[in-house]
Amino acid sequence: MPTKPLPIAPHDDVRQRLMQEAITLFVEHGYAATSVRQIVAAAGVTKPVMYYYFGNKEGLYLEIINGISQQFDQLIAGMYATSGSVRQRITDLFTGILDSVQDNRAVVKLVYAIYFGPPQGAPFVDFNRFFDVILGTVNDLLTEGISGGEIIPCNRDALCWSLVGSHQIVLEEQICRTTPRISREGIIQIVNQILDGVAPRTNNSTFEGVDR
Amino acid sequence: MPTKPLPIAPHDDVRQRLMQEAITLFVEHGYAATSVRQIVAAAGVTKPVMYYYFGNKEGLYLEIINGISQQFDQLIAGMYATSGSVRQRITDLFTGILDSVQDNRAVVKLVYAIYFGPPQGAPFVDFNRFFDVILGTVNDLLTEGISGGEIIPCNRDALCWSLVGSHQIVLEEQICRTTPRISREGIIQIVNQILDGVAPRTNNSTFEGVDR
DNA sequence: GTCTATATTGAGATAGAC
DNA sequence: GTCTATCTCAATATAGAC
Repeated sequence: MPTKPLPIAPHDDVRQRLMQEAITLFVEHGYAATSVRQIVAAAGVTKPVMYYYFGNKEGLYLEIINGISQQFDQLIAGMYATSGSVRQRITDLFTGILDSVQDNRAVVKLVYAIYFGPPQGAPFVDFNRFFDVILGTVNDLLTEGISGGEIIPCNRDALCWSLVGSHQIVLEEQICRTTPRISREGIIQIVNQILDGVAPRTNNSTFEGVDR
Repeated sequence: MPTKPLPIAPHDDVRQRLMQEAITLFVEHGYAATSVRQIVAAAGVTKPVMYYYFGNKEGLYLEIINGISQQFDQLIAGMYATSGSVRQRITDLFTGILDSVQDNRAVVKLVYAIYFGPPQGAPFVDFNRFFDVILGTVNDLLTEGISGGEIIPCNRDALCWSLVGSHQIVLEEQICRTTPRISREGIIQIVNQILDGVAPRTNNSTFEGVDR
């Protein structure tokens, strides 16, 4: 006996389509310069549909932000499983984030635009958290590396900022340039070169480990 | 015998006031979300005054961008005079830019918003040049440092990106946080620590020069 | 849920007096 | 050069039929 189609999530695709097109347009023209007219046209529906699902333009925007926030938390949550040397775990963290950034360029561009840009009339969103999580994680790993002898006693703060800064600039290359001048292999080499500089020295060796 | 007041630059202050208030508002709300109504109100004049001086909103925006571009060129031009070790010259370059950024926070915030953000209906402006000048300068200095023996043969690209990335993240702290967690002393320490890692080694020394 | 049609507001920009 | 008053258009948002 055939059952009726379940009434749950009746037209979830329309919601998704609206959000997807809105992301594209917000990235391209910004929140204020994107009209709901453009959004609904891109999604192939009419204005009242948008207002039906999201209440208003702000509601649509906030739903998008929520989704991004959850995506980020899931990404980071899936990274605490790594084990191995501190150097390896930092490299894994950085390349993991980089891979995710390359797979979600549009969303990441939106995040950067919101982080560095003005509110544009849109509700304020604090993305500092994203950055602070990375900063805190690297700081913890370095502390562990120093106490464990993998890294010599040095200026840990400077080390932390230089690593995170190098990582950030690689991410920024991915989203600001059509052909990034540095990416996955580059950040690995940077991490190695910086950490080689603060690695314990063997007695009579020439400098080893550069450009591994 | 009293002479008439000179007719040159009759009301240049009005122009300047409009541009200054526009910068503040563009930083605060973005180009699209700032109305000329708000701008002229902040400057204490009426709309036709703005249209008289700048033609339209875009014209005002472009004048601001032009001014910023010239400021940057002057800043960089005043930096090629430095001499000394490569390490010193990189430090001078970074701290010089940092000082200027701290003195012009509003303008720099605008630059970052334009660089990372969407056009918002404003004419496109390419600020990649700013960044590329810094990148090129550091790269040249490192090349000189390696050939001169101040820096050991190593991965120069990785070194360049790590230095510039570290510098960038310090700048970003200045404009994104009310109380930056790292600034002038921090970037000096970072440069020293990174360059210590690729400095020629004395024979039987313990590791020297960290955290100087 | 989705549409057509419309209400309402505020935007950029200008005419014309002084 | 600067004002008041006004034009024109596009934006957000909603009413009400289906």
